[in-house]
Amino acid sequence: MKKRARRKAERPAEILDAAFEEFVKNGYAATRLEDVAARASVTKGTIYFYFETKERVFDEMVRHKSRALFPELESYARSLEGPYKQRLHALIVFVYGKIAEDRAARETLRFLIAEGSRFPDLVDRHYDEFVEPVIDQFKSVIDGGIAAGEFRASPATAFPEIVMSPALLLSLWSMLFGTRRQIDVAAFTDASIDLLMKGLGLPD
Amino acid sequence: MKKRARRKAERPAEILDAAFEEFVKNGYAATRLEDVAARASVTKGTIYFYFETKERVFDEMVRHKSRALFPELESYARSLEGPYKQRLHALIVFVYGKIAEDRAARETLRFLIAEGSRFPDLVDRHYDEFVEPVIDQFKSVIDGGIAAGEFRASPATAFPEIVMSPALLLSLWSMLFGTRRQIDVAAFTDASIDLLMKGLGLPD
Amino acid sequence: MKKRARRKAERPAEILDAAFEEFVKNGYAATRLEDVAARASVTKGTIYFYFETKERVFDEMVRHKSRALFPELESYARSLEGPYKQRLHALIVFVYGKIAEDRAARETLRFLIAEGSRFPDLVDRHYDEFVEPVIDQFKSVIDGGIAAGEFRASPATAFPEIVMSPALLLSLWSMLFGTRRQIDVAAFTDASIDLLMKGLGLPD
Amino acid sequence: MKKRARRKAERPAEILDAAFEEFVKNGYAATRLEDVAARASVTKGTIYFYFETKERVFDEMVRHKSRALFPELESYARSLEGPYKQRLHALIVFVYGKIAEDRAARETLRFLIAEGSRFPDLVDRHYDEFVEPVIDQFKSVIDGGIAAGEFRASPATAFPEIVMSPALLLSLWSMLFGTRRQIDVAAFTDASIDLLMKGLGLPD
DNA sequence: GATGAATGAGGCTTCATTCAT
DNA sequence: AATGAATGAAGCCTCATTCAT
Repeated sequence: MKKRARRKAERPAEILDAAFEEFVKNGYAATRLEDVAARASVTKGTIYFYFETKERVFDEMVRHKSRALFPELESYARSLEGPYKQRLHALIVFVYGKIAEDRAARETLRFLIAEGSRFPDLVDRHYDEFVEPVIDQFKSVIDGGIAAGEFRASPATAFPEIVMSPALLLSLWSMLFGTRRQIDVAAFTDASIDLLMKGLGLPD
Repeated sequence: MKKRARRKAERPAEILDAAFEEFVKNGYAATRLEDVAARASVTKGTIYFYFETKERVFDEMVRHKSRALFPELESYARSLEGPYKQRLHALIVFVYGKIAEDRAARETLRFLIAEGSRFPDLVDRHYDEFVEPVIDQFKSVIDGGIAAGEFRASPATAFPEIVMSPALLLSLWSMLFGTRRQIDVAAFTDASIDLLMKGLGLPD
Repeated sequence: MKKRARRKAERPAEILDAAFEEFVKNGYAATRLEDVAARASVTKGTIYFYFETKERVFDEMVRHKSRALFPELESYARSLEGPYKQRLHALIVFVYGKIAEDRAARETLRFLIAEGSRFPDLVDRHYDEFVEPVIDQFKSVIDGGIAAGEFRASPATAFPEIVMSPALLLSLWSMLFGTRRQIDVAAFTDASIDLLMKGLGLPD
Repeated sequence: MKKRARRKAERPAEILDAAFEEFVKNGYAATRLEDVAARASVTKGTIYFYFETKERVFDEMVRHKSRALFPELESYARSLEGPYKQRLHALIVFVYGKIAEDRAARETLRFLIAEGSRFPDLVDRHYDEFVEPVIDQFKSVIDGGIAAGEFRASPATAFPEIVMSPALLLSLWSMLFGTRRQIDVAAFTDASIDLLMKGLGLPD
């Protein structure tokens, strides 16, 4: 039986998943590795067998959790066809779905904001791997749309990240005020798309 | 001499200002009251004379720092005149200036995101005092603009907070990536206004 | 009452004295600061109020304990008069008394041997403050004796430290085999002096 | 092939040799069995196959390393002929060579001093196997020399171990101050012999 | 025989909090 | 009011030891 070997191969991921939950619940500093261990059904020592320090657990946990975030972004973007308005619409829906609805994505954002100064490498990495590629895709579609005469060349096209801003608002809102006043994600997304399309588009 | 008395009266504020700097630098958990004391040129014991616990220091520090944020919002909003597009423009400029450029505002936002779950009252209070009033002002201008025929009734008008989203992006961007890639605040604000105006406005 | 202040001034020395006993009993690594604290009738935290780390406790303990070792060496050496044989005799008795009989001196030697590689500064300091000055005094008396025609110029006079060697043997012997076979310190000292005097002296 | 079997037979010695190096480097407590294992190119588990505990590893390592120290002492001593001064001279050279120059001997001495109280059996064993036999040989030669009229009956002859003391000084000196000020072993040995011969000998 | 994943007791260190002065 | 010495709970991390494979 490969029971032992199988367990071993899975241990790190199990620990990182447990760490995610605990860090989400308490933040970096207030999380005890002992609790992470208990949640992963191992002992403290086991964590240190796989990770050097608490910082490393956190760091690798964030990497682990954001690994699956946008693997298909480029292929998805490449698959887009038809009018640029339609492409942009599809891309926004695709990205907003991740940002606003995916729990791991939302909490990763919170981690970056809360602990970014302690983990500058993490911030760099996320900028390079997620922020910049996403912005580049938006930029590419918008520029294409301008070239095709579907969008107007406006000041906003110099800031393609602006397209992301409603998603960011949504994400932060659910973090902070989700329990107080829920925002209807679908309606908000629709509203954002409407606003952005009008804002970027040519006058009718 | 009132010097002594004046100093005494100023102590709490001095402590909270020192606390702000330390909490900004290290986050809630990693900040030592001893360092706060040193920065405020008092001793630990003095802090405990004015504040019951570290949590209270943090809580009151956030209140103290956000007190000055929007005292004039309502009077400013009431003073707005002329076409609604112009009013909205002015309001956006007014609010963006606070959100995106004011250090205390930016760090308060970070505190809420990072420590919000430990300080739910703080979140509630900020929602009631800042988020809701600001959104209400925007809502009021937008609704006025629709009634006046200056804006179209669009899905976005159901989410007046959407007007804030570029400012939020700007604020978070400077938190996270400010050292990596700076965004030109003025140009970004102009671009956002352009986008929002077109997005909300009637077709030409 | 200065009770508190008085205690405070004495605390560090009390802690270092307690540390000496514990480190003697268990060695550096096997000593728990908690036991040091208990012996000093304080708590662990108090030790850290006065000393940064366990290493510092050890380091300062050794300094503290060896401080009183040879304060009078130079004045004693200067006070020596009469024939050089007599001076050397007196100096040997003086130094052997310290090295072989003083518990703090013996244990300091053990600390240097056992933990020297972890505390190179300590070794340096003891070389400069104790070893070299003592050797210099011996060298000065021996050279004086040669000039005065009391001692012969022999190969051994190039190694004045050799005069210390019986004392060293005595010290190590009592460390290691003291419980097994005791050496009569007075008789051994006399024997050493006899040997050294004959060894350094002119043939009768 | 006996390769496998030979390796197996050599494992324990390889482990003890590795242990020697690590214990020398860090002392007993600060040495990790994991590092010993790595140096011996085995895993931790293997060490526990051959030795019950860390203490046993240390204990057997010291025995292993000091085994080869004086196997020929008695036969060498028996082979000595001629005048007793010459015999003593030869014996001193023989023993000093071991004590002062052999690394294993020097480090064993350090182990005994540093960890003796944790390993009293080790101290006993070394006393019985090395210290006493060596002293006995010196005693025998000195007593013979006195009977033969070559040495004078002096207080020092009651302490034959005194003959070892310069070697001890040399050994400790190289442990502690070897990197700071080297002592010329040959010259020091010559000086010691000169001193001892004069000290023990009859007046010319 | 050998491996190395897993355990868990134990020690160093930190720091919010207290309180005698 | 203010001080700062003292406390002690709590958490990170180490590593000797075990044992399933």
